[in-house]
Amino acid sequence: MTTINALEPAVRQSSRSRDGKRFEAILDAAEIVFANDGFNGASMREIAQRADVAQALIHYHFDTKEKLFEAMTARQANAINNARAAILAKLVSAESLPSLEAVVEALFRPTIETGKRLAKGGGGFSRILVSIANSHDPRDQQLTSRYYDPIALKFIDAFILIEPDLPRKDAVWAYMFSIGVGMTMMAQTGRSKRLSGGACDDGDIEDMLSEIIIYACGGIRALVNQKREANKP
Amino acid sequence: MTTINALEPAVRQSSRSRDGKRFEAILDAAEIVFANDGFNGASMREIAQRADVAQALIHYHFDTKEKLFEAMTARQANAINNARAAILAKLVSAESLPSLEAVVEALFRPTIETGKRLAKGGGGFSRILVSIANSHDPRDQQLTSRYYDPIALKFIDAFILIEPDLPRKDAVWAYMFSIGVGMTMMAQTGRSKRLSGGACDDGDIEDMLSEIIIYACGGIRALVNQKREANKP
DNA sequence: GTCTATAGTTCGATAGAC
DNA sequence: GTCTATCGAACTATAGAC
Repeated sequence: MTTINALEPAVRQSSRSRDGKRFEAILDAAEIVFANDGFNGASMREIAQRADVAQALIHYHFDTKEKLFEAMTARQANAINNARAAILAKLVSAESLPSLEAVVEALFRPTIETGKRLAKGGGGFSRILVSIANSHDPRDQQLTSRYYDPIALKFIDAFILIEPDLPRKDAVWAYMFSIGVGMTMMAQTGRSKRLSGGACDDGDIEDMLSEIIIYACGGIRALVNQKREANKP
Repeated sequence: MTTINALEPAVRQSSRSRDGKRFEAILDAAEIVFANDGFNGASMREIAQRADVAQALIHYHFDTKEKLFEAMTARQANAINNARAAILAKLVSAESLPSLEAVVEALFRPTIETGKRLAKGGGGFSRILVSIANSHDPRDQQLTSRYYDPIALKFIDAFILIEPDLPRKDAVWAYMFSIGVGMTMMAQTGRSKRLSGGACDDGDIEDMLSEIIIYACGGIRALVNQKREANKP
């Protein structure tokens, strides 16, 4: 309580109620609209309309479209990655080594579960995730780096813990490729249904997830075996 | 120099030279700009500027932005898929069955080779492909369906030819997941370099391709083995 | 906090001369 | 075919009342 100092700058920012009904409604609306139309295709007008607020209110809370996009991403990415980290920590701290299958499931399940929250015709946020992960835009790459690289490193470590013969370089490839496999599930384009005449439904999460785990673990083990044989003189 | 007749309607359309220097320059420019900024982020102004033509000329040749996007996609997709079909036909018509590795290589190599043509800092068209393949936009899904579904079915057939124990449903999943793995290569975001401290360079096509073939074949064979065991009573 | 109204920009597309 | 010039619509962001 010193008396003299001139400015109290940060106060106005922190006194904004960030947990109001409208605040969350805007984030929810943003998630749906960004998922449907992408960052450039989405408009602040449509987000405001869907959230049932004035467009200016979005700017009051989030300033720019870009910052709104980051706030929406941060909210879901944190939820997803906290869940992933918790499952993974439990797995690697258990008495016996976890199975590769369990780790791969920990990699994907929280993303689908969280993505279901607002899902209308197919997981909202997980579709945004796919476009962020594949983008060349510095905005998106920075989001990936900030919100997803730390947890990625933990999964890479887990791969190596389970398969000590896997060189770190190949563990990184294993991670990248597995994420690629997961994209199939997260994008939910409906293509598998078209190609299979209906047999493969990318809306049936549990069916697809079990197939993905088989495929990804097979892929990772193939990398392990290849290196193992290469080291046999 | 006939004097009287009023209109000569249909001629103007069909006499358009579709192979002129400027016509191709527009498609080349569109490829670069769409790759960098996405469909919604790209502007006709920037494409015109990069092609060094007037904006109106693009509309003269391609009418709308959407049709320009399709024309650009068609040009490269046809080149890629003709190459893929040729390699695949040769493989399956040979005396002995091809290896799974050879088929998977046929799946990916033409995309990278063709993508290299205009590549500046990383494969132009292959990046567009990634966003088309993961999009929910009807425009993109129609392009996938028109230009990529037919060849996809051929590769699925080849999987089954090589692995007769693989049910069609799982062959479709195998295809979808393998395409997902390939996305990692085509997106070229540079993330693997970040996660590996430089060891994994997604710009080194040959290195990445050899790792992808190992991983994808391992994944496909895991699906085969899983079904084989499930059928053993 | 939340609104209405609008400023200022950029975009896709077209008209019309050459 | 190719250009210049421009229209009308849509967008992000802000000003200012309550």
